[in-house]
Amino acid sequence: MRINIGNRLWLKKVVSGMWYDTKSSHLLNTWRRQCFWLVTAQRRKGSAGSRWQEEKSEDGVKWKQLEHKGPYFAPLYEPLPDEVHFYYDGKAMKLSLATEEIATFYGKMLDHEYTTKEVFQNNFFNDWRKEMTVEEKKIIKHLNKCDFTEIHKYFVDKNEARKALPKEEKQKLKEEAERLQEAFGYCILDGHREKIGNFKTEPPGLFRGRGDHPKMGMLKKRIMPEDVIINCSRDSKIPEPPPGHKWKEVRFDNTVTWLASWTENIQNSIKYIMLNPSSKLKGEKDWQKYEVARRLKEVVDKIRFQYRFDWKSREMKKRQRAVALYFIDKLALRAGNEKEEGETADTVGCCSLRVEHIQLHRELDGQEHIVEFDFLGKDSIRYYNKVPVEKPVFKNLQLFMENKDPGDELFDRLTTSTLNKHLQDLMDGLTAKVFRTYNASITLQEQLKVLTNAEDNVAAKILSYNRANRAVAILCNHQRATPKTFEKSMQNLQTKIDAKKEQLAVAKQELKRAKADAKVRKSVKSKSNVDKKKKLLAKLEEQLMRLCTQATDKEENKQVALGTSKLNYLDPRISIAWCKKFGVPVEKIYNKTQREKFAWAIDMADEEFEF
DNA sequence: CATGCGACTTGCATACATTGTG
DNA sequence: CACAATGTATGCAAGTCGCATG
Repeated sequence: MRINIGNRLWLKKVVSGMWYDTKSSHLLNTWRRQCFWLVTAQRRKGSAGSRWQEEKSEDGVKWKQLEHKGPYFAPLYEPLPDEVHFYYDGKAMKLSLATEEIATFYGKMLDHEYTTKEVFQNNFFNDWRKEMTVEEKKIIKHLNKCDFTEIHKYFVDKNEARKALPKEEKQKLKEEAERLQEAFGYCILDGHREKIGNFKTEPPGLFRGRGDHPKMGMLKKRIMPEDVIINCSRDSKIPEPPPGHKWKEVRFDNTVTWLASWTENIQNSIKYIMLNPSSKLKGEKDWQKYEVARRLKEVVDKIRFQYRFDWKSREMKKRQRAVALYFIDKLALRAGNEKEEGETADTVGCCSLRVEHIQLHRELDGQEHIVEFDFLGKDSIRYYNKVPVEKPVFKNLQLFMENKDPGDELFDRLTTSTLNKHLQDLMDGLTAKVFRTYNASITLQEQLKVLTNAEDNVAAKILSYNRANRAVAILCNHQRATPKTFEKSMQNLQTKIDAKKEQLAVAKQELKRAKADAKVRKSVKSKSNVDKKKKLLAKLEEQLMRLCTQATDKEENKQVALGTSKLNYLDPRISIAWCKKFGVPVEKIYNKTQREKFAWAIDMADEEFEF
């Protein structure tokens, strides 16, 4: 392993209080392995940003020691009480345990929109019948003759009862959860106790895909210890499977970071138990990600020049690649891998765009060369955007669309794999998603510069921060459903604003009167009264302003989700530096979990940090 | 080179906890 | 102090990307 840490970092091992020579790679390795989160790394004044990268680490080793308790398994099914019935064709029917369990999955979801969808119903019924006994199968032939309402009611009631539990009972449940967290929620990694991200297996239930998923409603089977692969160190205490059970396999693979895995039966994909983002392993990876993005900053101009050049290439392949890269760069589109048809919802990213997803307008609303995008991206979130593009891009798009059907691929000579190979040639470690990280982070930095007012109070600065954050979220198309309470809380705010305006009007009147009074009487008392009224007026005006900005903020944030960009795309050091520079407490920007996740950045960044 | 698999990151929804307010 | 509003944690689906395989 080679770490290029430059001469700008001091490392301080806090435990012992010793200072380490940063040039010693042995100590660096020790440092990296054992005390990452206890180390403060600071930059010397006047240098241009800290940086360290590693070459492919020696044979991909991720840890030396790993010990844990294995996953916590979802609780077993509890049969329904005798008085809760399932009816088929109007007649009460006692179901076998397995059949009943699956019936409860459906019953629980009855008031969800999902259950009205035909695909969901068919998939569910199909899978349900597979688990029925021969007798049940003979009777239960149509879903529309099944009556789950009693089952549904039972669970609704149960939920209510749980909510209405006395305080002590709730406390007990909480303590039980904490006990579980203590017992299963941590592992020992290279001598340090680290929090695990997800230590429970996923409970059985009905699969709910996003968007128009062809597999919605299918039965997600219960995970048994016999399905689970355990990964730990050879010399650690190997986790005990639950009594009477065996693990599928125990392996000792220190080139991967997961603690346990199993194969899920819907998509046949592997699920993992991994560490919490606060862990050293994840933190370092995160740091590395932003360092790659910062390296892109150094070469992005060259790359932009290059793809503009490639727009004129004789090779169609190259042209497609160059136009796609332009979109990825300019619009922060995702790469867009190929997907197996019929297995997942029909969504696309850049490379998998189809002709039907864009419309070309030579002129629109007084602008030239407009591309209108309309497609479903990740999680079936709609991407809709009208963008003016440079003329060669427009011409190329016309060319790519010639003689194609709406369902044909726009970039038929391009795959994510060839694109990424190309990017790798342009810069070590460069892939399509790095552009998203880079553009998100650089946008935040720029917007913060533009929007922050040093004279503002903390609240106003935070508003500016949120605005900058929002600019990024919009760039990355991070959307959310309008909160259910949105209209109402907006109304409440409006009521407050109206009331404030009323107060303000009254205060103005009073000031006027006081002034008039002071003019006539000229007494000290009446003068001080004027001052008092003036002060009140100013206070009210400020309060009104604050309410109005709050309302704007809320309105603008209606359908924008800030969380994803904050957690995954914005180099936290930008935010930390901003906080330090403008005297905003970090806690106002990052909550406890976020501060844990970004501990590395909090240690590292000073106000001079530049992305 | 197409395809599938494995590992890991990213993403939204919802459940739950805490805080603010009448 | 109850209840709504808001903030945080959890859940798990759905991406990206590298690599093995034929």
